[in-house]
Amino acid sequence: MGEVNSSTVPGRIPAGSLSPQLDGKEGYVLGWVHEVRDLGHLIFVVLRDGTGLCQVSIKVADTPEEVVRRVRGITNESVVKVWGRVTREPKARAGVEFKGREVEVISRTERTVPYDVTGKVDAKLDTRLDHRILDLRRPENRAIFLIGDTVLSACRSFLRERGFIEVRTPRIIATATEGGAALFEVNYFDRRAYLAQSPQLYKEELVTVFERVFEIGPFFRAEESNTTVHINEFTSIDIEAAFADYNEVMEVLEKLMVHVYQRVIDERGRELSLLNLNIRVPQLPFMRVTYDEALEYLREVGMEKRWGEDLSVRDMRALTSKYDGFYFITDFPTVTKPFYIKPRDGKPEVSESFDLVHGWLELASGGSRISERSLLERRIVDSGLNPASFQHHLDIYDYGMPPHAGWGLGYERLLMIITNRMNVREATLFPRDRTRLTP
RNA sequence: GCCUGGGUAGUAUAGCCAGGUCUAGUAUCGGCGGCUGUCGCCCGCCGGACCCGGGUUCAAAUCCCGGCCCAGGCGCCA
Repeated sequence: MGEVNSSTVPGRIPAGSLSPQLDGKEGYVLGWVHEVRDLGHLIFVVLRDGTGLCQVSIKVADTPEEVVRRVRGITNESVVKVWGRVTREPKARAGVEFKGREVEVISRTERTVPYDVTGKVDAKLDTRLDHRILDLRRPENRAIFLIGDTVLSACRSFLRERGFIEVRTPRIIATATEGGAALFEVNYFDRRAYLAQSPQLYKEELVTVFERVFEIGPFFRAEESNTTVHINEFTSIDIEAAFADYNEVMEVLEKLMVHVYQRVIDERGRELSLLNLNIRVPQLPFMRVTYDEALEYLREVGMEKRWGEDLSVRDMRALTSKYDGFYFITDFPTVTKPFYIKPRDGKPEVSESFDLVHGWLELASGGSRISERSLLERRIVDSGLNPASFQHHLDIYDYGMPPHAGWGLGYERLLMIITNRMNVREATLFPRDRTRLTP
């Protein structure tokens, strides 16, 4: 409380809070030295903290010699505390600045900063990732992950409101969960174990307990991919719902996208404009394109495909000339999908499956699941996997398994799309890829 | 894993095709000095680099071979 007091009692003033309305407020600012402009009798220090940037000005004539010497010795990215007063100042571009009186250097940068935080000189993504913490200090890069914070928060609140329970499943597992993607091996007390590639089987089992569950967490794929959209440790937003089919969970997903965009627009206006983004809430419902329709279009543009083949990146790029923004591709051939996806009753070569696509990029994948043990066992065998290694999972199906459906959504890819980044690594704090294991 | 293009100061680039004039240019950065309103401040001086290994040649940053690494595209995959 006490708006009156806060302007008279000295205390910390967030850099991002400076405005001409705070004219005369005494206190101190704390943060990192973004840059220094020394004009001789007047020194400007641009200071950056968790809330933004502010300009500190120091008049040499009005400042003790010792303090001036300290300011002249400041290096970029040092942490400093400056006492002074917020002052309305028409000569400052922001219309306000912080007149500094006394300066304390809390932590001095002793070496040349290996990366330009102010952005005056470009750096390659690889260099930026080598110095990721410095890179993240750039306001533009911070903004990406502030938006990411809202995305995660929006997903949690949206799903919880709809009765989904947040769960955590193991990252360390004994056997391959899905086949498909390659797994990383870990040594588990002299036994062989693996890092989970998805929560798939666990979340299916958990619908027999909670009916609706979701999980947001890291998963691992040992694929030697070398693209702008694959990383080996990624964050999956997964849901699974009992007594639902793929159409119902598709609806949850598209409504979630609308909710996420709305929350980002509502809460992150500052970050969006910093990134020059003008995003709009997507229109419902998203277009549903069946696999057969996609094939038909590809045939029209001279890219004929055999039915049963998966869609390639080239195919997906071709589809962007007809389908824009978010859309679903549905009803994939059963052979292109993992064993747990449900084949259509009466037409088992087609599966009750879908991908959520934005442009040419796959963001999410889901479907109705098999809920009958004998069929699941048969599909495991058909997929070239050994049913014996799924014994625990299969046994669950003997004790009351409802029909269910779900999906998994790639968080970094979604953030990449929202923030219009060209490389998923830019939407990952510390990306892990084929060659990068540090920092 | 494949194809194409790359690797020059801390960072980003010029130079390479047409080998010598490169003691390797520029910006930023760091150091020093100057400057009263900057906001990519400005001005002067100084500092700092040819990815690694082999080869061709009188001479290699420049040409050739191998390796490592990077970007984009593709594959795998989500």
